Amino acid sequence: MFAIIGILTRGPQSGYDIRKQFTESLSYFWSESYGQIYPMLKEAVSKGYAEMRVTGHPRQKKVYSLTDEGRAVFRSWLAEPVNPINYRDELLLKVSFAGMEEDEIIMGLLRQEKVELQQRLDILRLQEEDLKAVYETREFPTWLLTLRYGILSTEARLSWCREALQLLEGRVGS
Amino acid sequence: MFAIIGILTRGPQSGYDIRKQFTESLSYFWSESYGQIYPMLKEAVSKGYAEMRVTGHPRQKKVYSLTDEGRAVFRSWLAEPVNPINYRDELLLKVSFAGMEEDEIIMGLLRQEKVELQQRLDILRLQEEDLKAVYETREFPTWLLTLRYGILSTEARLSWCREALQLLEGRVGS
DNA sequence: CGTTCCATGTAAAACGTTACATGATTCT
DNA sequence: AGAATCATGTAACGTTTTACATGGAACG
Repeated sequence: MFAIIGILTRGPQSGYDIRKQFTESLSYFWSESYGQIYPMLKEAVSKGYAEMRVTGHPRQKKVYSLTDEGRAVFRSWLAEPVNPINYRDELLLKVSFAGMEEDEIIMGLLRQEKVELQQRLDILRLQEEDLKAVYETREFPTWLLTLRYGILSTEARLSWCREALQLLEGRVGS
Repeated sequence: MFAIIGILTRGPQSGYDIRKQFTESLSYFWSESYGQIYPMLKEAVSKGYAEMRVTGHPRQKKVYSLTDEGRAVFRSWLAEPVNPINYRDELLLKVSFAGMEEDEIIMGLLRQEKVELQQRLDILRLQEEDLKAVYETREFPTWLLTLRYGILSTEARLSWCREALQLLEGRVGS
């Protein structure tokens, strides 16, 4: 609910637009599907948090915008303490279960993960370069911080993969 | 399902024991509740992956153990590529939505997060010290790697909090 | 003229947590 | 005796994904 209201603070838009924002820029740490977005937009209207207008020529769409009340509940949600993340990491699960006989399997998974993390990191770093040029110090948008988080957390996971592979190689080779 | 089978590879045990392992040692990257565990154990038996025996004196419990077939499906699951983690991070969501007017609110959240991360990190580092003493190089259990991951990823998030706070403080103070 | 993208929605299924019910045993 | 822990389970509830249905507009 608040994720959708949060996106509406960026400006009036349709359910389709909202979905695109989730998949294009928030996907690394949040997602909502159509199955949630459309019913929630209706709910937001019924609670008085948003208004809907049909607009667009010739292609028409339903554009939602926040009411003052919507902005108020958004702000009070922002100030609440965050819920703990519930995080499910299949790779870690497999690593924690594997016995010595499965070392080779785990090493395969780690190598694959390494490749994917490196690719993601390259993309994130490029984005960072682009944005650094645009926003000279001080005048940066807050969401730029989430890009930094993407970089730092991906680097950490990559370091871990390397470290783990080294340890496992040492074990297999002995 | 495979999380439960995975735990059973460590030895025969009851649903209650399994739950304890989730909360005590796997909780940082996985969890299952009773509402999932008990039905899944039944399912595992019906599929031939596990067997159940009633045991224990005087307190009796239902102890589940893997069949050969169960061990086989576990191994083939291990070798499959991991599913991407779907990760929902409310703190990042809030940071990405906040405008300049909300800087103070975000800084409050970041400070709180910092405290919690530092506490967690202290605990993880103590555990690491204890275990380093027990397992001299080479002879380490694989799940020790997950502890390393906990440390590295928590450090990264903590670094990010510090960095973000510095940037925001610079912005507010100007 | 066919494919891709825009656009909205719903129903069913899957997934997961929480709360409750129940009762025995062990610890202080 | 009372509290904590062991132990098993289910029903209700809430959340999330997936698959489907539908159709117009833009692009090549």
